[in-house]
Amino acid sequence: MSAQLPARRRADRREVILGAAFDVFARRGFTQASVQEIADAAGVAKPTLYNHFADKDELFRCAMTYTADAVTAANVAVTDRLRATGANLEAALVDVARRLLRVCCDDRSRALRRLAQGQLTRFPDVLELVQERTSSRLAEALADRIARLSLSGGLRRCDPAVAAEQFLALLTAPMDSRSGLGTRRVPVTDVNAVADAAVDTFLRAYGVT
Amino acid sequence: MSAQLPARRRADRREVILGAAFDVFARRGFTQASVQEIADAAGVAKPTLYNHFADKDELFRCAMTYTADAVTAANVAVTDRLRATGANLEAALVDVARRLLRVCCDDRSRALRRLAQGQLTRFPDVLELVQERTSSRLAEALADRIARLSLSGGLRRCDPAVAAEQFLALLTAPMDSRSGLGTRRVPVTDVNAVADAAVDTFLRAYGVT
Amino acid sequence: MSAQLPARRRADRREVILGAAFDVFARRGFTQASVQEIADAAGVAKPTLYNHFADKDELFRCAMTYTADAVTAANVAVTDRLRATGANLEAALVDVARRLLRVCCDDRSRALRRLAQGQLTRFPDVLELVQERTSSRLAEALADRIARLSLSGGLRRCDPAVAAEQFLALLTAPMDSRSGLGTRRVPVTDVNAVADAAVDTFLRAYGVT
Amino acid sequence: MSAQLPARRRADRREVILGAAFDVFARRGFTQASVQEIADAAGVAKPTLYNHFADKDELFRCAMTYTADAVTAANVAVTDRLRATGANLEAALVDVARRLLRVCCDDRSRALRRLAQGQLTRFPDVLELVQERTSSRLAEALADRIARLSLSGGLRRCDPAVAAEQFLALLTAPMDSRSGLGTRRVPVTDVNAVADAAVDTFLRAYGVT
DNA sequence: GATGAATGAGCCTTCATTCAT
DNA sequence: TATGAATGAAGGCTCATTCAT
Repeated sequence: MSAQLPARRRADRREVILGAAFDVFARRGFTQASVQEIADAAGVAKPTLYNHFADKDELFRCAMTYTADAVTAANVAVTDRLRATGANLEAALVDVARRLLRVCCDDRSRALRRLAQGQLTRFPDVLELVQERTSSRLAEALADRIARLSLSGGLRRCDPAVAAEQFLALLTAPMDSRSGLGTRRVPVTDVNAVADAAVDTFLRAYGVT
Repeated sequence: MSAQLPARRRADRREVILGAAFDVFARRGFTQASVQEIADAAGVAKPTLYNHFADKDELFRCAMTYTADAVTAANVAVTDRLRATGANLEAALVDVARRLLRVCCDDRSRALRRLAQGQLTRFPDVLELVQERTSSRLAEALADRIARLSLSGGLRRCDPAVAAEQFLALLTAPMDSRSGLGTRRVPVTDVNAVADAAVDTFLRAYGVT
Repeated sequence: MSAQLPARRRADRREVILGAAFDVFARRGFTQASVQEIADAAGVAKPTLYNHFADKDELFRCAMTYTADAVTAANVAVTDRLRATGANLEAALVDVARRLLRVCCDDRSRALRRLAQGQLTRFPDVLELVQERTSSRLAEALADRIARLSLSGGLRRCDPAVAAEQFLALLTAPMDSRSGLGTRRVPVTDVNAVADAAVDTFLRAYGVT
Repeated sequence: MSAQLPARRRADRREVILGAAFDVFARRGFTQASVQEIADAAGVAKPTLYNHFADKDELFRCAMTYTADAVTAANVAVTDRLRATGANLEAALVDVARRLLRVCCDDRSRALRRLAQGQLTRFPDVLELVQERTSSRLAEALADRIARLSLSGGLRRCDPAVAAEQFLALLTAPMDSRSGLGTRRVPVTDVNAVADAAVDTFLRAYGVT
């Protein structure tokens, strides 16, 4: 037990560093972020940081993966709500839509995508990884739900992958443009309006009768 | 006339530098891009470059604006094709959709958005500017066309702004996810499939039976 | 005559540049002074300036020499007033002392000495030249006057060189310390007090009985 | 004790840098002196230097202050010799005069004044500081001694500040002119001659009987 | 294991100087 | 002759990274 405490400590320290690193990267961008600033934000000395991570690149990769996992978990939690639709399909879709908007457009998610995209040339693998864990996984989970709904008669016959793709498109793209890619705060009523409009269009296109 | 030659030369030189600057920024990102590399790419000496632009910052701003203007022009040219729809609305929409995809997803447009987003913290104004000249202007032009079509009975009654927003959403978001934000080449047949699916869904939702 | 005008012009231009150069050097120091700033101050373009002077070094040398000559002229004019002492030696000395203080401590003289001293390592010859034309020449002229006064019984027997040296010392050194080497403005009453004290001490030491 | 070693080391390092910096500044002037050259002279790497001093400016300020303190100490040590005059006032004054000349005119003192004066426009505070710690403090200390001597009957009634000012003037100004502001070596016999002449004149003006 | 101090490399920027007009 | 534009060289400063404690 006394042997596990240091291990715990070490793991904690690592996570603290990762969190601080992501924050600083998000605020400054990869190159602008100085290792010193990250160390300060994490409350450790620079060499300590280098003791946990080989170099700035590895630190970036780990921080991105670490945050991507957190975002993924939130996404999955939302889509799972579609497993039991209940009687009212539209209400269920609106509920999911609103929740997804909240998750996809919060600062952490945005910063994650922004960073991954901005470092595309230096870290092509990170962009892939982030996309895989966020967008792709979400689209697949959603496609699964839509396939079930299509089979059970809640939605018309369709390609579930395309339908899921479009459902997400109707949610995220308008939010991006309204929020200026996250620079402007969007009032909750507008967020809900986007969700409602998306569900409306989706059901007109994919609903039965 | 012999007096205009230097002016021409100077303007040309400036544009050459701007083009080279954007290329290098796109390849390396803002911070990674060294002014020396830009000068080399433009075929001039570093001080020459500083003779045209005060700062690396100003150079960035100008290069972004310069490229944004080019992209804007291409966008406007495409939407203008909706002015004369002709008899077949669906065919016209498909034509525009395919063209928009080609314009929005080419390397220059992508790099523009990526850079603007990546330098959000350092150049907040540039992101706004780019958004304004590309997405916003495009959405407005499209909303204008849709309003006309709605009035003339080609489309059902609707909020043109929302309809335009969604039409663009159905185009760009799926393309982003299929191309991995531009990292994977998407075969033309897939591009067309995205366009067709977008138009199909759009017409199901906004067409008049 | 029409052939002389351009020559005149050219000479004028040269003097304008020299004046501007000295001003800028005085304000910024040799290295800090940019050739561009000098050209601007003179109202000419940089290459024009290089047409008159081979390089920045030559420009400095010429500007210093030019100003040194002006200062020398003023110095000599003052000492000449001792040629005809008149009856009252003390009054004559006080008059000369006050005038010398005004000449030695005006901004141009000060800047000249400051610049020459500051560039001692890069332009050793300029310091020598300036010293020769200002301090040394003044001391010699004064020694001549004192020799005559000594012979004519106005002053006691003494080494005129030493006496002149000390007379000047009693004037300049206190002024330097009171004015903080030219940084603080010294009220006229204080300037006169320094002159009077110098003459008083000088006459106590070198006067007859 | 083992914990103090690093502190010692660090302080030592700092002083080594300050010494090297002053040497290089004295040799080249402020602007001409490259930070690299200073670092080389101090035997450290450039960033080490920037670790101790924020700027080249701060480095300059500190180096000047550091040297000014050393010079001040030497000055004070000399004037203290006037506290116990002994029977022979003239001998004491000659002794002090000769010592002061040695201190005021050694290379370090000269370079200090030259640098402070040369950078007057960029570092006005440094000139003030140097003047305060060297000339002013020396003049005041000397005035104190003279006041005592005046009271005890060794010197006639007089304004001690003016007397001190003049005593120093009679020493430094002639030395400056003879040494060409430090460019020419002055033989010891001449140095002593200046001191003797100064004391002679001073006593003729301020002595009793 | 954690830290203060040190370093080698690199980048932005400026300047004196020279062509081409 | 006078100028706008261009350049080679160099300098201040920062940063990721590594020893010695």
